[in-house]
Amino acid sequence: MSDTPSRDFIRQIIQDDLESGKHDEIVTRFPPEPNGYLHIGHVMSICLNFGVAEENNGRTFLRLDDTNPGKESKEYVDAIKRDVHWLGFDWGDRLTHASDYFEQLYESALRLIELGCAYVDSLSADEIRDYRGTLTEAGRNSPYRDRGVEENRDLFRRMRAGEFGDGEHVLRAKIDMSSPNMNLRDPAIYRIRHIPHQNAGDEWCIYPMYDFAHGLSDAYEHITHSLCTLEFEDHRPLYDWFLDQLEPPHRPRQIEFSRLNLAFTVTSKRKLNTLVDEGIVSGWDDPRMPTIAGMRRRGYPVAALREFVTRAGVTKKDKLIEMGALENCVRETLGDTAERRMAVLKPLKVVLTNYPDDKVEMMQAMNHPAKPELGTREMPFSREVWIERDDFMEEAPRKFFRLKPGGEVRLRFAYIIRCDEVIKDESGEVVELRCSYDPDTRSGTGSSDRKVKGTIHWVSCQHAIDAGVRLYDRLFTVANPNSADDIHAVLNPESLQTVDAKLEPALGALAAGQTVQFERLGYFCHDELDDSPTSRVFNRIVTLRDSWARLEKQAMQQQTQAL
RNA sequence: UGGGGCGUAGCCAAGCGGUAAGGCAUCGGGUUUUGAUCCCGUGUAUCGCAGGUUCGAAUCCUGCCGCCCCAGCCA
Repeated sequence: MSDTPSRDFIRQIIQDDLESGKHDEIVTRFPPEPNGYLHIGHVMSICLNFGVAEENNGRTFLRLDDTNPGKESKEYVDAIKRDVHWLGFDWGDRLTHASDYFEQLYESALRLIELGCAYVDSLSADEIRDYRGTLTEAGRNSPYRDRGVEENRDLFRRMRAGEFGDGEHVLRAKIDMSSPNMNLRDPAIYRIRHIPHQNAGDEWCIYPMYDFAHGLSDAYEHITHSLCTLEFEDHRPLYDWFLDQLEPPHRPRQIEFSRLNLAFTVTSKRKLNTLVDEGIVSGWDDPRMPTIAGMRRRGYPVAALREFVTRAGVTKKDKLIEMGALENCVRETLGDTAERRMAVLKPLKVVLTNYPDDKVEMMQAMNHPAKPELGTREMPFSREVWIERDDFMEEAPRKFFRLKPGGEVRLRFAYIIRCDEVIKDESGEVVELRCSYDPDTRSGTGSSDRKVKGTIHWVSCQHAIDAGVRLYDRLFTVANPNSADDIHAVLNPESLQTVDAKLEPALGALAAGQTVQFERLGYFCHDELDDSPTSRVFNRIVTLRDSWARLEKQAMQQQTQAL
């Protein structure tokens, strides 16, 4: 009813900050660690950070949070840039790295030492864990906690100079070993790592930890609102503590929101890695993957992804959103934009016994039923055509209004045909249908307004193009595989099925990467990678809604319940 | 058993002391040469539970319950 759409809590805060004059420009950042590919959860964060800035004429940084060399790589950096860009966002000259600030960060650490707020600890990792205490017991101070400023400074400089091996020392913030918030029990802020860095090369052998680097990087970039997910909520006191000690001229504010989980898929980096490493999928861009690269290759349109995360909303409540919600967004945008074509996925031959052997007619087919401006194309029609195996039933239920023995059906944009004879092989399988066509029912002519209950799609046999079509289904059999201990146990063995399909000739001209609707079947994308001149490959993006399939399923369920 | 969050319909989500928006899904019906689209219609929501304050509570207070996160020299 109201004409002002309600704002989510983050946009409200931002509006308040603008109105109160706290800020006159909004600056945000999207800060992925380049240690993996971006996925559907990141789409949410990207759209939020870039969106909120755009709406307020602000700016957004794409910052690669590369403070942990060894896990990070250029491959991931490139993929991240490609994916964010594909989603339609532009960071201009604001592409940065946490590693761009290593020198400033080092100076800030030195400053912390001088303030008596940080010390070099020489305990081992195991000992530090011991000293930290537990969730219910306070920790104990390290014996090195009271080292003097001079000694700390000297040790830290020598850490940087490479005088020590990995793990020999660590720089820690001096906060409170008995804090109920574990993050405040003297967290490590610098560790020694003699390993090359994807951006900084061999320049450093000490690297800052996330908590130290992140808030300061935000401050350096004049970020006003640092938006992150809920698991960082109890890091906020630490985020603020560093800012309190170091008092940078610009002070960012961290705000947390809940991450977006999609049912029947995983977004945990570890599980995604398993899928790729073990070859369960073909790679990070396998069309079944919830990665941006995967969804792009699957053929999901950008507009659909953006609409989806907008509908999901920004809140602090844990979400597990139905796959159907995403698929529906995909259908909505493709339904408007995709041109229609015909393809037969599981072919069954129909011979029109009363159609001349050598005759070929060109049928006019609309490219979009609701958009005449998209024009028409010609579909060759001849004596032998392929129809969908599922569009014929020898013993059909009453409500099945497709082809059955003695029954009539319209071949879309062509003639009404009647099934006269069913040909089977030795095993009893139906291999061919003998039908007759009614010459007076050609679309747009004669008494073609004669009604039959069903209309099915078809492809002329002698003109058909062969193609491999991949039919995708969800990767997992349970709604929340993210929380499964072993993903192997919940994998859907039928997540990929490949069929040999017959395409109408016009599909031969479809460029790779292009998307069409195969009438009555779904939306399909001409695969960019596996396609070749000799073998054409299409990926099924999503099926059409299918109320017949739903009825069938319901009937099946009622039957099994009755048993 | 410590700390930090979160609980409004199957899934999301508005609501900010005045009597429960909206979307998706579902279920009816209409149109249709895609069983698609489109169009109409459709919800008995103990607002997690129990008390309290108030003329009036999803909104304020108290207690309880449930779920998520935290003990990396990961982010």
